[in-house]
Amino acid sequence: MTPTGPGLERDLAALRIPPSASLLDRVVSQWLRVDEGPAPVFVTFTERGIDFVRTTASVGGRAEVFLEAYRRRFDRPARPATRTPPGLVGALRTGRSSTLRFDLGGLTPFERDVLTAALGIPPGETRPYHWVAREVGRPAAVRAVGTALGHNPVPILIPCHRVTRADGSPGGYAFGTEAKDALLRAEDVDVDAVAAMARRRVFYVGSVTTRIVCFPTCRHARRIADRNRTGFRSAAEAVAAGYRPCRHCRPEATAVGG
DNA sequence: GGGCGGGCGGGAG
DNA sequence: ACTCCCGCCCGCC
Repeated sequence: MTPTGPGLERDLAALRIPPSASLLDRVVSQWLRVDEGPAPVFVTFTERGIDFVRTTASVGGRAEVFLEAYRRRFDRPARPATRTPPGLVGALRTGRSSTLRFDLGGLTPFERDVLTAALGIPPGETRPYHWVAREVGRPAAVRAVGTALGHNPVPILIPCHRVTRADGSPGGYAFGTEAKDALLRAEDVDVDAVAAMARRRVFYVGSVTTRIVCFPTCRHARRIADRNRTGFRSAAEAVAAGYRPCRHCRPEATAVGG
């Protein structure tokens, strides 16, 4: 049998073995609340990494609601944290989580791949669901990407809110479309400009000087002077016009040299 | 421009 | 194992 939960301390006590902090760490998650950044969160973690996140707003600011959601998902209790995972506060402030350790053990390989792809989207930028599908090598699994993101156990930190519909509109979100929209605006994504472009059927932007094509929210696209900016309906259309995909936002698979 | 069917992974029988 | 069925979608009619 595997000792888990509150029974562990009791069992160890019966054996007259004092429970070591590191052993508890391996078995029982710690939880804490962090009020930083546009979306304060409750977080659980073990020594394996962060495994569960909810915005405080989504649980009405109540720790007990968060802990109940945690218990439902993992069938395990959590105890109050005695430390803060390294990098957590900074990640919430900056929107960059690349140094954080996550425990995604309960997920399928596909789900992990999808979350890893989402993790690579910088703050202030967005990518469509079909982009994620292509990044994980399953270009037709677009809707499955949405399903996988919907199961993201660590939202905010793995920024699934940066994955939008093909037209740049926010799309669905576990905490509601409005919350997703607000998160994007808090990161300075110009949601309204993207929507205005979409109305003109422009989903990609290029620079007539560099002849590079980007997603509209790409940090390089944002630097294109208006007089040099041109729009495309598809990446294929841009490529046909002699543009090459931006290496930062990868609006289309670049040919693999061999 | 809204509706509709195709597409896909995962979970419940 | 196989079959449904559902879901943060997409592009066409």
